[in-house]
Amino acid sequence: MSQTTVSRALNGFPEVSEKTRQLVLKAAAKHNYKPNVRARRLATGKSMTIGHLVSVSKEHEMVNPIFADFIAGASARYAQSGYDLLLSLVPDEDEFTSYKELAARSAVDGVVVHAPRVDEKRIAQLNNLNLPFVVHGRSSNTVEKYNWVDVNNERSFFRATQLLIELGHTTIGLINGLADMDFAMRRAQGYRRALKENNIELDDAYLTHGEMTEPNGYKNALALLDLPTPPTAFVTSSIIMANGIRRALDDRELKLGRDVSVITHDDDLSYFRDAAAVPVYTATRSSVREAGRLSADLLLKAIADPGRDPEGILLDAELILGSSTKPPRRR
Amino acid sequence: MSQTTVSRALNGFPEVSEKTRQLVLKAAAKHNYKPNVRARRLATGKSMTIGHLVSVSKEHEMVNPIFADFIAGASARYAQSGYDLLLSLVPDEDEFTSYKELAARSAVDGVVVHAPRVDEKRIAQLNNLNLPFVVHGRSSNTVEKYNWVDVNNERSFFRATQLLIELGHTTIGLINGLADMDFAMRRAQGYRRALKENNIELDDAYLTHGEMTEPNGYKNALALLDLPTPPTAFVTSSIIMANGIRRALDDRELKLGRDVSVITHDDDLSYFRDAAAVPVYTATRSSVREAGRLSADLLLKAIADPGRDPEGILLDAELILGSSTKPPRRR
DNA sequence: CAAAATAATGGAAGCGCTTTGACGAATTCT
DNA sequence: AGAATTCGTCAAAGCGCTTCCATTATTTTG
Repeated sequence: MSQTTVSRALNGFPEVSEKTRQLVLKAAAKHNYKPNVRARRLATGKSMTIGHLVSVSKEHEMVNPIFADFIAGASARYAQSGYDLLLSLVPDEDEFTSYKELAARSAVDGVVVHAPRVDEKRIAQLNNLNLPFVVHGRSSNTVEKYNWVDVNNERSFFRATQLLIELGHTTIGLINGLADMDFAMRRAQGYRRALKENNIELDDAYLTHGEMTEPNGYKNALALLDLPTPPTAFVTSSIIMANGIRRALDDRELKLGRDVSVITHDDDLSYFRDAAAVPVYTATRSSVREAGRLSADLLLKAIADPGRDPEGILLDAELILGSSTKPPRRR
Repeated sequence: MSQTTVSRALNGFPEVSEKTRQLVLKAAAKHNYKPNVRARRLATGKSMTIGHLVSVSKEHEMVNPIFADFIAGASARYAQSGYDLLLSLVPDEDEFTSYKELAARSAVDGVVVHAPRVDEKRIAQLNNLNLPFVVHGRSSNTVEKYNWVDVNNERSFFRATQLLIELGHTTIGLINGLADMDFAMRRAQGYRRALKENNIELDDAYLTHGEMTEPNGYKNALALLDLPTPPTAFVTSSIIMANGIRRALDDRELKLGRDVSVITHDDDLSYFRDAAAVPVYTATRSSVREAGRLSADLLLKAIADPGRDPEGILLDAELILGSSTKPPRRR
């Protein structure tokens, strides 16, 4: 039997007879034969690999904790379609160099862009490279077309803030992510819009930005709690920061829910899943794992059909009522 | 100029003259030429890729949160040596199938084994496959030789428990990871030894096992706090669980440090870095990122020199004094 | 029933590198 | 000066697949 026939049988081409295919499959199974990926990749010119470039902030050596769950979602899809996942953690200053290098080596068929900024140069750069990509999030100051999967951050934080206002809170702190991150900017927008629509004066002293670590949540919450008029409620961008806020409340002898309300964005991280009947935190919840799945699907489509018009998928975070929100206490 | 010369110049072979090499390098830079990885991999027979297989517990869809930081450490080393990192998240029941498949496709030159169990079949299986590997952790019931990088879990938890005993605690809870994990077993051993050496009666009611999530830390701590004789101190295996314990204390109107002491193992995760002058938690600390670096080094050595004898690297966790430990309160 | 269309298989040419062995040119040795 | 080395370069043969094109066997059609 010729090499050609075997190749065709294994790759499901129609021109091989069913009888022969079964024969080939049986023989392959018997000898535990798997086509050598390297040879196949050279022959086809495809690397059957998706690149994920996760940037590590040089300064803080911080790895975004949501990325593990995002990748868990995406990875399953890649596996189904026979793609491998190439992971590269790069210092954030030379992100683009890394994309360019991957493209030049033609090591990947597509990439995922994590953590886009308000001003995200990578999008234009990738469009120039002609490398299929999908962005997890969006970039407000970018006019180019691109594939993206994002949560409705503005609306979520508007609703969260609105809820606190309806409960009677008027001094509300926002413990947000880094200011140049697109999601953080949108969340701040939603927060501001809610205050504005309710005629609450905006005071940027109540709005903090920083990397979404537990210590930052703690530190920033503490700073706000020590203001002359401390907030009676917080909105925050991550359940990890919410843990920091809780610690700050503890330090000031305040009780979560009773003394101070908190609404957090909840990415439904697998090791922080707030799945109790009454969740600990009132939260705007959106599964980052699901976002990973959708991003993978979108990217695979873009790779399969290069002529395809870029598409955006907007997920709506649910507002989940937990026990961390109450009307403000009279002082 | 011939292809041969170019290839040699780029790959640093000695038989090409320095003058020619510079010429080649200049030309390559000018045209942004990078050798096609697929062709090179086929020609050399090496995939220049390290596989990380992270198992996702089917039941809980849980991704071990330490793996992001571990990989951040390893990734830098791979990059230095020109290796790519292939990440595969697989349902835990078919872990071995995945290794076998990677080997059969010859998609990777080596793999990292995460989260070894007390009884770890993968080690013997990988030895049979003749695929270089390094284990992050160890497997107690395995007699085969293998490369590993681990923390001295037994000793760390012995010291942690000993410290609590010296402070005067006699009822100490252990909120541990899953019982079949090797690290969890060793930590329980250290805990037991400390109790025994101090003639404190061992009561397994104070020892809980479970996936290292915040909700599990909460749930298990709460269960112990509701025993007729609640523990006055906890030892726990992860800072994420420690956060759960803190929440449980909060629920029972107990204050961390003052009413109940806690010592946690601290992997120095980038988003939970406890870097205050006086750390929040007294902890046995060992950077998982550093473990990632060392594992990568070891694996790369093993790949470079297949005849090499397997090696083990034992890291010692530091015992860091924080503010979460005090002598027990009189009731 | 011959001609045309269809189905199933195989030969051989790539894919873009690395590496072996051959070969002149420059250098050293007797 | 001629032989023996060393040095730098190149042509060509793989690496193990896929895929184009040719070929033969089989069926359909006028």
